[in-house]
This record gives sequence, structure tokens and C-alpha cells, in this order.
Amino acid sequence: MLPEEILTNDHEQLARFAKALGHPVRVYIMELLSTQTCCFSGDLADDLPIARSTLSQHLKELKAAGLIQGTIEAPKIRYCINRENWKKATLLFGQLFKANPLVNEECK
Amino acid sequence: MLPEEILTNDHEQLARFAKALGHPVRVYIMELLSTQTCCFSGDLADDLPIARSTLSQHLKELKAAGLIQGTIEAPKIRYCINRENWKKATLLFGQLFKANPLVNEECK
DNA sequence: TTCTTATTTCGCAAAAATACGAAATATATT
DNA sequence: AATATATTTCGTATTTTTGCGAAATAAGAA
Repeated sequence: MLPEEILTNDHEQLARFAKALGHPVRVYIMELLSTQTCCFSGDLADDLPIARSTLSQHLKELKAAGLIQGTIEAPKIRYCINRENWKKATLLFGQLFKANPLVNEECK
Repeated sequence: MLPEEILTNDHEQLARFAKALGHPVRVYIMELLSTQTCCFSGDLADDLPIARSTLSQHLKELKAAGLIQGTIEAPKIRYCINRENWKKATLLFGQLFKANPLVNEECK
């Protein structure tokens, strides 16, 4: 029998995903990658009002959180969503937001 | 006609919600409040392995993000979810995670 | 090989997040 | 009025995040 942990791996994992989505630029990137297609850093840099080095850091963070992955297509790098982890994130966020038994009750 | 903004209010709002969920303790709190019931700071403090002052800061952040609200029930404070904003968050996260037209395709 | 392009890493600075214990606050209870 | 309880705010230290420009890297093109 496992010890009853208060903060579970799922809490940690969800927090990690949420933190990665905790900046408008990164939300923008994930939105783009989840709806449209893969993309290059340069395409994003052309649109976004930040330095390329700053964008690179955001991409690095999304990669560290496991939400995206890059494949070299010299001299560019093509970024795509990491489908496995995106699915995991979808599941975890879905769980969090789905259950709501008090939806029609006032706080008592 | 509005100017075509790259980073929209929705991106900002979703990032704000995500950032608030970007810590395991805060995920735990929101999970509790969304599934079970309202709760008191003290109940959380008894369970969580952090100082009460630290917990208070996390609650403050969730409140600042609009995800929870507190009502005085002296000498305690009862914390509840902010249903209106939770709904908004559900919607924004739902939008982000729903659309996925490339679900069966490899990155090309 | 040299040049060009795309992107990252480095070095730095400023701001924000995280955590704690001590002190302050607010309000019931005695 | 004094005490007890629940929670927050304050002060502080440490770590992390965010951002930039300059320099470094990688690989195709001339």
C-alpha cells in the first residue's frame, strides 16, 4: 500500500503544464501548433513583438515541459506539438475542469 | 475595425489562469474546491506540507487570478471557487485543447 | 572555403515567485 | 477587558522568470 500523498504526481504534472502555459506568448504558440500546423521559430518571430532570443527561451520552456518538439530542417528548425504529452495535458486539464457537482449551488 | 492584435485578451486571460495553476499546491486547492466543497484555510494547512503563511500567499494568488473567493466566517475564512471565472477558464482551456485537426497525422 | 540564413546560447539586469517565521489583525469567547 | 483562535501581512532570503543584445552555432549556398 502506497503512502497517502497529498500532492500527487498528477498535481505536479498538471502544474508543470499549467506553468508552461502561464505566459501569453506560450499560449499563442501552443494555440497555433494545436490548430494549424507545425511552424518555424522565424515565422513566430516575425509576428511576435519580442526578440528572437526571447522567443527561443519560450520555445525552450515549452520543450522542457514536453509540450513541443523540434526537428532540424536546416537551416531552420521545425517545431511541432508533442502529441503524447498534449494528450496527457488534455486529460489532466479535462479532469480538473469537468467535475463540478456544485454547479447550481451557492457556496454554503 | 480593430487592429489585428497577435496577443489577444484571451491569450492574456488564459495565461493568467494557467499561471495561477502553475504550482502543485494551487492545483490541489482548485481540485478540492471544484470537486468537493468550500473549505477553510486551516483545513488545507493541516494537510499541506507548507507554512500557513505560504498557503496564505497561494490563496492570495488564486484570488488575484479570480479563481477563488473568500467569505468571512469568523474567526475563519471560507474559501470557495469563483464559478463565473472557473467557467471562463473551463471555456478557454477547452478551446485550446479541443481543436486538434492533425491528431492522426505525423508532423510533416 | 567563404558567405548567408536561422536559431540558439551567453551574459547580464530587472522583476516576480517561493518560502519561512514573527508580528499584526480580526473576531469570537471568557 | 483579556484571552484564544484563525488567518493574513511583513520582512527577508533565495530562486526563477523574463527580456535584451551580442556572440556562437549549424548547415546550406555561392
